[in-house]
Amino acid sequence: MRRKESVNLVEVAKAAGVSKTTASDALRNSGRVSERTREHVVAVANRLGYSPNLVARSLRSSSTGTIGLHLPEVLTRSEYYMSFVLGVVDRAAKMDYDVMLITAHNVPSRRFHRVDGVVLGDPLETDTVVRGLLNSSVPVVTCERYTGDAEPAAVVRSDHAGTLDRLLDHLRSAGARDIAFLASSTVTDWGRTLQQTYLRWCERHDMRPRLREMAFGSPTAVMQDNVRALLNADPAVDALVCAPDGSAAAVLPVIRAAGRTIGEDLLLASCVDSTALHHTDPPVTAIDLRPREAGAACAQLLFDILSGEAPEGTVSALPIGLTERRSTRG
Amino acid sequence: MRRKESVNLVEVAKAAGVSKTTASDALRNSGRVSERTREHVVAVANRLGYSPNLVARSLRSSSTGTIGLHLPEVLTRSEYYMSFVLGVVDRAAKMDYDVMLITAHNVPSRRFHRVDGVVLGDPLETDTVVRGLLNSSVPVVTCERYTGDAEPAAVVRSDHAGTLDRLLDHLRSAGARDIAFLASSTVTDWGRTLQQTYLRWCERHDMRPRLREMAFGSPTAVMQDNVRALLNADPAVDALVCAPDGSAAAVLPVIRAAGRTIGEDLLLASCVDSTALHHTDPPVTAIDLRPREAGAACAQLLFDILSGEAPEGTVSALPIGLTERRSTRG
DNA sequence: TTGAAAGCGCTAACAA
DNA sequence: TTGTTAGCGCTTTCAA
Repeated sequence: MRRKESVNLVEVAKAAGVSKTTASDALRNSGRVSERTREHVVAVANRLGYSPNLVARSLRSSSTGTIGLHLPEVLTRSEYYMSFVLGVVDRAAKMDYDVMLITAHNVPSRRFHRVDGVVLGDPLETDTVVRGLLNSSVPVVTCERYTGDAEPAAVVRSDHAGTLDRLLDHLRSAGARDIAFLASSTVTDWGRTLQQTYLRWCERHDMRPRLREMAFGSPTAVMQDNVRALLNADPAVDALVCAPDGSAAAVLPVIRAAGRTIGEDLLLASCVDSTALHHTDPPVTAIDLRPREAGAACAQLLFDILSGEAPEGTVSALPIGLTERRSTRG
Repeated sequence: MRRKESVNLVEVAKAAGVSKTTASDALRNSGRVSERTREHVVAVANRLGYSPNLVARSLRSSSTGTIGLHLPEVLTRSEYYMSFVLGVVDRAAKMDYDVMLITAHNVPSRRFHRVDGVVLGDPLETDTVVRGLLNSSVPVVTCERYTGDAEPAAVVRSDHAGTLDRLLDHLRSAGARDIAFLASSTVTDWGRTLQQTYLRWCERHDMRPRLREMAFGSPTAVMQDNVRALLNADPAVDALVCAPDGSAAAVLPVIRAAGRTIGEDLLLASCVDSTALHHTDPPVTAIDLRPREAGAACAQLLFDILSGEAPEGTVSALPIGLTERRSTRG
């Protein structure tokens, strides 16, 4: 469209009376030109309103200054992923990188020339974009392990098993003797780890497991139906741990409708914290996954891989925490 | 790094025994080559694992297949913006476009060569990125008007004034006679419109306005302090409308602590709906801003501007709605 | 310290 | 229907 609206390097060079090489070096501060010419060229460039064509630069230098980011399709509305994205963007901006959101439409077979590397948040085994990216030759960092059979360049992990154990111990010491678990699907490493941890904990403590699994991205009505059914079927249940993001908040009305009092005859906890859980009555105990830090850690690890500072196969640990609130005081 | 790992057009052309133009045309389905050669070239390309270098393509065709997206820095955690982003990404993907998140670090003075156009969600007057983008020569579509003095190519708007009027009327007919307003800053068109609408409505109905303004992105503690102070100072207040995203949910504990019963002696409503407000006790009446549709509408309008189907200066209306819940039954 | 020339991988204009 | 040639705007040799 607007042809020739922007001035290019040659024009700057001409106006400054130097070669295009010198102009390029001056503007990139390569340390090759004298201070005097550098200042001169920069002044001319500013006067002409020059901005470098990053596409041309990418083509020549074969590095794009951009990282890709892909998240599960089904996330719908989730504070966790929003914070995760912000963490990635924030760290990328610090390194002077842009972030491109990658969707299903155009992942090529071998090389994704538009980005220098990719961050995958909670890669689903079933996601074709994830598979495409892992099979392409661009470096990939995942948040949580990929449970399929391709290897990312590096992984950021958290100790979900240990933290859920702590949560279950906490419930037990608050008096719970029959803890139910609203589980997330095993299609992610996170969901799978939580299920296993719950089942093993029950075994160790001689507690009969009461687990209901929900598909990733289930609508709230389904979560509510499950909990309603669960409370009806097993009136002895005196604590409930909710894994899917948003499920703890969503089932509050159902629990109230069942005549239970949260924090007293039914302890409630969530595997994903959110601001909503701060303000409920009572506030709900939750695992703090520190999504913003997770995003930043993934981006940083990707940059370390790209620069060679971190070797392929690096697994980096992200600490997470348990925030106890009134819903589990017992 | 991995030099020569990916095969390029010349190699495909050579292997297929055609010129690189023909190969290019065959792979892009330009309709210039015979069906026979097209199939042959495509087969060879697949066999070699060819994927086109989009950077080179962009440089040559001077269109990037990417749109930019910029949101206010202060959004912190917000379901509204998450949905907005999904709307943009979704529509972009349908048009075979990628979405790049634009942050403060690298907005140039004249031309942002990496994107074909930009969507701005709720542009803040004070945001330097917004100003830079609006002054650059790339087409910009904003969600809500920009209150500064530059003109975007097009705007998507909603009838916030009309909808807030409806909400206030609804409160009045539910018995409210003294409606307070927790306002958002006037730094966005949305915040400004809501304040004006509230004040005019009060005037028309001979009601003394009780307005407290919060800075964009205020922490929940500040919101809570404001409402606590408001309820103390004006015990006659029998309804509260909360503008800032998340504030209605955040002030619930404060209202309870003040001994008020929501939906009975204090009606509560929010100017931004969210899933959290569905599940509170009682559920909270809210304006549904339809963020996902807003994002999609912005992206679509940008594509229409780019293709010339929509003229510069287009203002497109997005319908929004009011969802009445138990918090305002009166 | 600077300049000239080559070329990143592709598409568009011009020929055949 | 196909091939040849010329760049897109930049960075990077290689030479001076």
